[in-house]
Amino acid sequence: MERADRQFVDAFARGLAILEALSRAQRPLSNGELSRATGLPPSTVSRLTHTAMELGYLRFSQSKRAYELTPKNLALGYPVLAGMTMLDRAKPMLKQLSEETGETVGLVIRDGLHVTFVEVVQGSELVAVRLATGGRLPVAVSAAGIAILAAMPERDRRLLAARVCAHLAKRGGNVEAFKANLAEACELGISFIRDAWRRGIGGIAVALEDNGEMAAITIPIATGSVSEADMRGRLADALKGTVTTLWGP
Amino acid sequence: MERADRQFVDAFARGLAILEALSRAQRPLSNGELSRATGLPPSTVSRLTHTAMELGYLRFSQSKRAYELTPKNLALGYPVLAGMTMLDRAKPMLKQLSEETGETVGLVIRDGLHVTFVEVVQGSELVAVRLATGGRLPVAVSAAGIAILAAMPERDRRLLAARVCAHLAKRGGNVEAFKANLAEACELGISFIRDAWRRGIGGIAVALEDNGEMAAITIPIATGSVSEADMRGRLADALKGTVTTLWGP
DNA sequence: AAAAGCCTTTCCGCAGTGCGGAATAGTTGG
DNA sequence: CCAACTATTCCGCACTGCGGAAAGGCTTTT
Repeated sequence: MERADRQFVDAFARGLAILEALSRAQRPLSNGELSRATGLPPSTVSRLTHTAMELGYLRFSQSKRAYELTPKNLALGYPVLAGMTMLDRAKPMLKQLSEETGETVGLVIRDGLHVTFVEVVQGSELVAVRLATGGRLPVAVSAAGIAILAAMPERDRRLLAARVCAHLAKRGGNVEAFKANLAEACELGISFIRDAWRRGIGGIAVALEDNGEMAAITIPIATGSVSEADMRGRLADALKGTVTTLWGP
Repeated sequence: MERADRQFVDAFARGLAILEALSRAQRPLSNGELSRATGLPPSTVSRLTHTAMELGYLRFSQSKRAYELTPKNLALGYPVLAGMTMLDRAKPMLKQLSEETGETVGLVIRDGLHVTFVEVVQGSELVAVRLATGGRLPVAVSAAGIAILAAMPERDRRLLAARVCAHLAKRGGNVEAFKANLAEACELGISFIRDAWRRGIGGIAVALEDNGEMAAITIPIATGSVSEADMRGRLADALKGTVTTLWGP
């Protein structure tokens, strides 16, 4: 039996799949739940969780009868944050925007076909999903991802957008909506999304650049309580105003 | 050949060792450097880095000719941050303290025999090491770790302190200094450390508790420019004052 | 330009590691 | 106590991961 990629280490990948399943879950997961989430047999899951526990990346919560990721996992993201020079510069802007609008505000970077939150300032308004550093979603359904795409040089944008479309199509997503949102962001310099990722959640975003680093500042929206008019009016004005004032053109 | 722990998956552990070596390094590492850092042969490193790259956790920087962790790694820490309810409550306090002192301020939690930064507000004063979420160091040589220890119920504190001492002794660390620092923190309700972790770096810290969650708020110190008198006087007063005002007794 | 030096990746024979079904152990609820 | 369910351990086995050697790639030196 010829293997396609003999350099790929399945056991390592399986272990990471377990950590990843936990990072995506809204709560700790039992051995059985991890088995179902990853498609691995329960005994395999047990051996891999045992290994991760020995190394300090997982712990078993007796009260919840389930596994959860430990703070040690934060260390794996440390160099990303420590090396991100624009983060300190962006933080005051996040804070001001959150105070001004009452909304949660985040700084987001792209990573392949996904975007990842690197800083979040909680507002007083509720969004249906808990937002924090490390939160992650596909570019295609994220205001921040679309804003970053729109701000790219045209050649790069076409290439990446094609990959995003292919991936989206393969998963049965709405390619036309993505294209329309991207076109709008290219035209306006700001992106708007509603209910594309999850029901009840949308966002607006503007791209930032600093020393070759690209990111987006975004306001996630609870679409149930923030109207499209408010999003495109008050919030967009505040976002663009703050970026212009504190960041520059 | 009987193996001590047949449930432990070496390949998974080796893969994580590579990610961990990168999380500890001050810069991206080449295949050879990873080999030396982990003790694994270069060909093994190459197969494991290849796997992590395929999965999106690593990328190769052509300009630096070295591997670096991607933002996807932040996702593994997401549930820790998202689940930490005291974080939002602590952030305004961090900000105020940083503004008041001009120093960097962090919120730190314990994780086994280490402590991990979960939030950092940069001050204008320079500390020799870049501080960010995910930064990690041993309890024994960290002001925050000692403050958390000191705030524990006595029984728990004795047990954990014994483990810290054993670990410290095994590594040739200064057990007496640790014990003295812990005793002082128990007496004063605030901990002080100088040059224990690294030359030129110290810190002060006070423990916080909220709904059974325990953390510490800490000011890392550049010992070369902040005197012991200043640390124990001005900075300690500001730290305790802010905690009393914004957090409560 | 060619050779030397160094590093990374791929190859591949091999043995022991990781696998997963079955058995055992542990926990909870009735 | 028994039944049901879940997690862990056992263990035969085969194939996966290993690592030294070879090949490939890149930079520096001659």
